[in-house]
Amino acid sequence: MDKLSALSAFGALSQETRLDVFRLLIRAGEAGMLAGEIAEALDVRQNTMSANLSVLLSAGLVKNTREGRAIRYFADTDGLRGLLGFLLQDCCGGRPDLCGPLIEDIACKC
Amino acid sequence: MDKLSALSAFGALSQETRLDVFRLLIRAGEAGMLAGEIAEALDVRQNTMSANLSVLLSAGLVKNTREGRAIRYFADTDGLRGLLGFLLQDCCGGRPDLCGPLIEDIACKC
DNA sequence: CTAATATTTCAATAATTCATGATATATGGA
DNA sequence: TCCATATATCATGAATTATTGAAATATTAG
Repeated sequence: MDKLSALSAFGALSQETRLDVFRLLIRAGEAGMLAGEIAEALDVRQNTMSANLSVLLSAGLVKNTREGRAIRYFADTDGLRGLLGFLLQDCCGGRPDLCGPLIEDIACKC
Repeated sequence: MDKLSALSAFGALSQETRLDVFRLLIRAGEAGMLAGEIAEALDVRQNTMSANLSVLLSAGLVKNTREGRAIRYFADTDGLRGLLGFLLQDCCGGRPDLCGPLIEDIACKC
């Protein structure tokens, strides 16, 4: 992950529809969702959603795969991991004991 | 953490100078850095940096404290934790085994 | 009180980003 | 082939965001 990719990822997540999409896809997990389903779920026009999905795609935050006429989208957890790794690079100055608590309790409490 | 706060945090990190500042403060750890030091380290004008610091501040990503005439800034790791928690909310659909790997290996490899 | 230092705030211009309508592409079925 | 469905692309105007110079605020020292 380089700085430019990180900037585009944060930019992607800084817009309401795209943040909604990403969180929706995180919740959808491995099942993912079709582009049309996403647009309908969030009540956003088809072309607007398409543009937003392509922003998330080029930011490395979602993946997709064609499924007949439709296209299924998934959250790209590897991309997210890379982003967070970049953000927290050298966070502990050689002292992992300072670093651990920083990311503890992030996981969902399910 | 609500959606509006998350949007402002991601928006704050989507600008190069502010991303640099946050990563610098993450590396600085508990020592933090004075506003002037940050501006000098990143070669950004003082008033521009002040505006960017105030964006990070109101996004909950940094904290500050007055130190004589100067002001010392720190990364706000609680704010970051809240942001990530919001982003990954309900990520595993009741199955923590799917959730764990998502945040593994984020910690720095120090 | 006056001067110097450190930082913030303000107003204006410049640059970027967003949603939309119209159109184009791709796939599947008759 | 022709049509319908699903999604993507393009051009434009509207809205948001960023940087700058100038001025203001806060703190400390003399």
